[in-house]
Amino acid sequence: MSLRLYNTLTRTKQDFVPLDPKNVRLYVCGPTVYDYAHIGNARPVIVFDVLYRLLRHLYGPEHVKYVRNLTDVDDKINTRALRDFPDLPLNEAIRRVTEKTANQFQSDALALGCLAPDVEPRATEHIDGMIEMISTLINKGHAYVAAGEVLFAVDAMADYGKLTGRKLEDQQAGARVAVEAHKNNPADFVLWKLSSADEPGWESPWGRGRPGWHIECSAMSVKYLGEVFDIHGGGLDLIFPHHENEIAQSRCAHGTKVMANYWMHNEFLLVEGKKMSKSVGNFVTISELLATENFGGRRWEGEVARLAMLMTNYRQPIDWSYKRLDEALSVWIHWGITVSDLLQPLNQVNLTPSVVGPDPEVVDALKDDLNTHLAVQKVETIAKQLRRRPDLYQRFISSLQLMGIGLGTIAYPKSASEFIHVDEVAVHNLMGDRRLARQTKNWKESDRIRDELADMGIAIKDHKDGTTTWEVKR
RNA sequence: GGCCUCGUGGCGGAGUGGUUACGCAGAGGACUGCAAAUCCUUGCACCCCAGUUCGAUUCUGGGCGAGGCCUCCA
Repeated sequence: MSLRLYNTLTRTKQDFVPLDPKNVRLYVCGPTVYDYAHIGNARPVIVFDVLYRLLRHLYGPEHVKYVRNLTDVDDKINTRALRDFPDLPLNEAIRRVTEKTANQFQSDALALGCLAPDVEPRATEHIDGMIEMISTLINKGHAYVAAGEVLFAVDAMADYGKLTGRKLEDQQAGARVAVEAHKNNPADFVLWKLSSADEPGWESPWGRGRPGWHIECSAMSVKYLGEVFDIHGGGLDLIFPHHENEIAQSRCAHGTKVMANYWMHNEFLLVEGKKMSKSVGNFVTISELLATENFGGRRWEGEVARLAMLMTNYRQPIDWSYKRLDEALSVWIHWGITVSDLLQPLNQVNLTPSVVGPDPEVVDALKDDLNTHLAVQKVETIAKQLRRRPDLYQRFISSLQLMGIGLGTIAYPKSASEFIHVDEVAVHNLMGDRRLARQTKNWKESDRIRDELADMGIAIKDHKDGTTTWEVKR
């Protein structure tokens, strides 16, 4: 079975054929670093991390290149810098904002089990490439200078709007596009704009200014992936105008028929049926979710948040709720308990794997346009067999790894007990007392001790052979 | 107004032109001193209306409903 991906360009699932199997190239639009990322922003990060892992599995880790940019020049950043650091010079204030936010984003991504991309380029380090590209566009007649801006001329491109499937004349009908006198066509977009003294700027043939949003990704993708590459990903809302304009810039600058062969877009996270967004204010940040008890009254492990995300196909909206997280948590705990039982020295089971590598059915599910939900269920099937087939342990763990799902501390009761400061001596004494009570069939006392242990956060199991084990209650 | 996506049982969520996954929750049972864990069994669905068809949840058309984009946005 070959890898199949839904391509926004054709609106169909297609077999994935890389340009070069020895160099499979993926570009994903990263965050604009002006504020903490919310859990909705995490969806593409997780989804494309799964794709990255899958491609590495299929083509070999050394044959896949994943680029995810950081947009660190943007008017929102300037605004934030002026608000948060009014006393600092602008450049310094901006640096503080972007550095802090970028670091937070990277640690959030890590906590959610994502591998670092091969390259994480910053826009501010690629201004030269953007200027060069804009010059090319002007020289080729695809861009013009007007009122201190360099604008892309959509009329000079025959098939502008191909990705969106919309015609220029259609969207002008009832659109809220401000008609600006200096634009040849209202849909023309900014490649470069002049900066005032209190705005960040770089010297260019058109004066001191800063790049438009879209040119950043065109310049960075060509530098690291070439004029044409395999997959370009991002959120659904980037299709228009961002990706449409990226395509326009890159194709016109390089004279190519396509920019990327496959365009993939993830759906949104919803809150009460509506898109989670900063402007509406119905969002929860990743760090809030993982480090505070503000959502659902508890801290959520990154692994659980990731699992909750992967329970739904990336092209379906997800209603982000406490209930969903709770469901992911119970599945995750179930796996963890199964594994920790398996690893207990008491069990003495033979863990010698008869099979290594991920389960073929899990791989197949992922190869079908990242059917992560089905993949999770296949893993669940293995988890069920695990008690009878401990030799599947390696396959189970590999399958989870392919999706980037770790079992955290849950599979290792010892570290968990350290975490909640279990008084192991007291537990042992109580277990001994209870054993005596049970031997004399003093059930009342036995149950009382069980309750006492439960109050300490300890759950116990009586086994058929007369032994009793305990673990930290989750 | 234009464009796009979606509508499956209490919830989550696959899939299919005919025999209707699966998980969670629910019910019943086995095991257990009682529990827990585990195992077994089980109820519950394909938005509406036409059409194509021997037969549609699955295809076509229409309707209704939901969401997104057209402006910064994952």
